[in-house]
Amino acid sequence: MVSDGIDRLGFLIHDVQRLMRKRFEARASGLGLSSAQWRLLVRVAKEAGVAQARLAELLEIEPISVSRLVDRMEEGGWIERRSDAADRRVRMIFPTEKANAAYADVKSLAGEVYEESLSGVSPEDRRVLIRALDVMVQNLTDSEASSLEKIKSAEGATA
Amino acid sequence: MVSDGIDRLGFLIHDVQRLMRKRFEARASGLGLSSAQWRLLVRVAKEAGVAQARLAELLEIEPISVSRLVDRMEEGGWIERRSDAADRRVRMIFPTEKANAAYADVKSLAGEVYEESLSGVSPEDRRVLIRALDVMVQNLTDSEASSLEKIKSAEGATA
DNA sequence: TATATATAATAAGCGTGCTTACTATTCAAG
DNA sequence: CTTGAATAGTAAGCACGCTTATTATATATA
Repeated sequence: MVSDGIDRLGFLIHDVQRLMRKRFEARASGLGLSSAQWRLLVRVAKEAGVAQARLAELLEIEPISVSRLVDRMEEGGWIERRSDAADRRVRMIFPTEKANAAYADVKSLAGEVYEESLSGVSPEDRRVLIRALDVMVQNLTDSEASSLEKIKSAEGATA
Repeated sequence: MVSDGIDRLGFLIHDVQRLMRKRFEARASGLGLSSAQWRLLVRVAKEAGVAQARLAELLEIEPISVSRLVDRMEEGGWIERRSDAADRRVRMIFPTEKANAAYADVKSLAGEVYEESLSGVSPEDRRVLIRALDVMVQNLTDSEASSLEKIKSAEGATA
């Protein structure tokens, strides 16, 4: 009965995340990028000039975490803070040339790590895996926001 | 666009891990246990008197991380350090009564979080998910160990 | 206008992981 | 016994997440 291993779910997710991050960082260390920095870089590369508050939303981390991450990345020459003339509270984040140059490398490194980790997993199982993880993120995000019981009756809300 | 989403694998794993940890910690905060502490507690509950170095192996974290984790848990009254008369370098770790009492609660909390996160995922897909994660841990551990060629004493299966 | 609220970013400080370097102890040669 | 290597644990300091509180600016309202 324990053969389904659901009771190990937390350990498994934790281990996979840690091992993937570790391996990625080992590969990307030559570039001087951590995985947190690379995640932020991807967003900035796709949306130059994005505000820090928006980055916090996209990355689903707290604004203060973005602030200190951006500190280190600015120091490392990966991104640039510029003031928004229209709203002086805002710092717009731009990738540097160095960042744009590293973007492709970093994406390919990630692809390698994904492929290695999925070695021996069939295409069908990969699809199931991704779908299950998507559902989990949804489940865990949903009731976090509402903090009350589910029952949204499907398409009810804004989405 | 037949995007299977493999390119999002790292983001997904990262998000699921973070959200599960967050939710678990929200539930277990009443007990005063973080998820790292609960992981250690499970090991100590199953193997009272275990040495810190062995815990580092089991949890796959560095000895220094165990050291500071144990510091805080000892302070919180969860575990007890005792010297090993046979080898005075060793500190044996024992669970306190408080820890043993909390063990069942904590396991049930984890089960709740697992169940919530898997809501809407079929039993078959759950099996595929667990199997895929197992393979990923194996893949990511293997070549790491091959380059370091270590870790092979009394491996898993003990659970 | 004046006041109140909301938002963007940051500061301070903690938990948990890491690397590097250290002490204390054990064990293996010599 | 003495020297030296290996092992167990810890200290210091960093990265990255968090909570809570503060500052500066923008916006809504009396």
